[in-house]
Amino acid sequence: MTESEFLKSYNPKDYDSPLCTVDMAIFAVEDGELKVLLIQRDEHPFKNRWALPGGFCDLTNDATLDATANRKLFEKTGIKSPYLEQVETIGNATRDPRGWSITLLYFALIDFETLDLSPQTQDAQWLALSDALKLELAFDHKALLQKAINRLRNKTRYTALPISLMPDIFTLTELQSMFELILGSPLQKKSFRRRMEASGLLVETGKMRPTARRPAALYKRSKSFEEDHIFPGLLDVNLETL
Amino acid sequence: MTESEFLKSYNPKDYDSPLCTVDMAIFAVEDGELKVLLIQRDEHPFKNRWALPGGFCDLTNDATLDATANRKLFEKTGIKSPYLEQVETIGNATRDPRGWSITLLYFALIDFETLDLSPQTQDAQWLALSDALKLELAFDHKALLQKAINRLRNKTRYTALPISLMPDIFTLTELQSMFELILGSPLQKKSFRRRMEASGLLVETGKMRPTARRPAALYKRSKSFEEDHIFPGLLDVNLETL
DNA sequence: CCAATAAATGTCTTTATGACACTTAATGTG
DNA sequence: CACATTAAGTGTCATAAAGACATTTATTGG
Repeated sequence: MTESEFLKSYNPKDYDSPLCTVDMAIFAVEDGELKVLLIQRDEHPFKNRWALPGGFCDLTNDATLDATANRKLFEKTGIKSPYLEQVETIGNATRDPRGWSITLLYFALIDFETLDLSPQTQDAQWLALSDALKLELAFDHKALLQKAINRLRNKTRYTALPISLMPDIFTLTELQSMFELILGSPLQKKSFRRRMEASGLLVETGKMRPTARRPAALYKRSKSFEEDHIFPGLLDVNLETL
Repeated sequence: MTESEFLKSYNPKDYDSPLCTVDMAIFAVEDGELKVLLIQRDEHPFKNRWALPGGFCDLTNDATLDATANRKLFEKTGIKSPYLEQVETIGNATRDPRGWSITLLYFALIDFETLDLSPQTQDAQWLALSDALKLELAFDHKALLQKAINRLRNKTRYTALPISLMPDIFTLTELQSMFELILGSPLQKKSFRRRMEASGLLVETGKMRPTARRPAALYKRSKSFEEDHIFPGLLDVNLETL
């Protein structure tokens, strides 16, 4: 049998394949709180439970897994190019009552400012992360959410990732607050500013944000900015707060 | 419709699911070389090409994805509890001529010593990593192998992972050689020993390896040993060598 | 006994973060 | 209109861990 004959006679349906889904933890910051987008399921199983947004891979329309993730993200938030990262793939016989199922867990970071009137409908809500973790979520989504936030927090300790959550222009103090908010732990101002300075990821715009007190210098991402920039050292965090 | 009625009427076969496979990069060290296990495909597609060992998830026998990976590993090497880590999941419409396919990439580390007469059959061979990377592998396995080795090398810079590749008893010089061999770059002896000492992951056995010169102290893994121990700092490597 | 060699250690430098006091630039209020 | 208040921003020393490299130690073969 030649390869082309083999392929002609081959039917994927002959094989048992697991259900394959993509689930996403979409994070944004609003009102000084880290929030995550949850949707309320309107179908069985786990009807009416809150869940991470996600869905089946659409084999005819999605060319790649990342495309599936990006499509889901766009459907839920209207945002096209956020930070998107694959966290882990979980698959077993028990997580979905419909049978053996696999899910690809992604997390996304979006800047809340660019999200004009996000979907605060009945079945899609931005919840404070702390509240979301208290809910009984559908499937194993609570564990997935925990994995995603752990990844985000870890990366916040040694990369520049949280800069993705900022608007185009911001002050260093605002940026530090973003880091602190994700880590749930205060940071040393001097250390923080030193490492940002040394990274070359930011440039001063020359403009100032007028505040009630001393005005703050405004920064933007430099041309060399990349979320995955790795700093030489880890930031200290108060582990009790995590 | 209640949830149980829904589940009764539900048939997973009604949905399009991608082909779902597990592929593994299994690393071991022999003769001072980092080697990877490859198998020669005896089926279409890519018949006769070298490939990473792997296969379909067996939904009836594997309870979890990790079980699939462990089963494949045992089938190929006879080893039951190696170091095993999920690297990434790759899925797209083009990587397999049979259609949309997903693969879960794992890498495994095994101690060559415990592998008595490994499968050096016609269709399964331990190849030096450098040679393996020169071959045209089946599917996108060359890229997968590259991702796996990148992960291994990265982790070798900030964790104790390579200790998994050592036999039960070894000298610090032998361990350093293992690190250097994976990184492809020499390390500072003093820095290396300091960080091993500080980690508390190893204990002296009190015995010595008699060599042609000054005998070397023999160490073993301590009770607190864990592959994922994270050192405070990164090891320097000569990036040109990677 | 000594040269050669690999194991093991001493020690100074370098890099990056932590801690924290201090200075600077704005505001509003007595 | 000085001045207390406050947030922005800097100076400086301490600490931690790695890099560089010289030195000492233990062994063997000649």
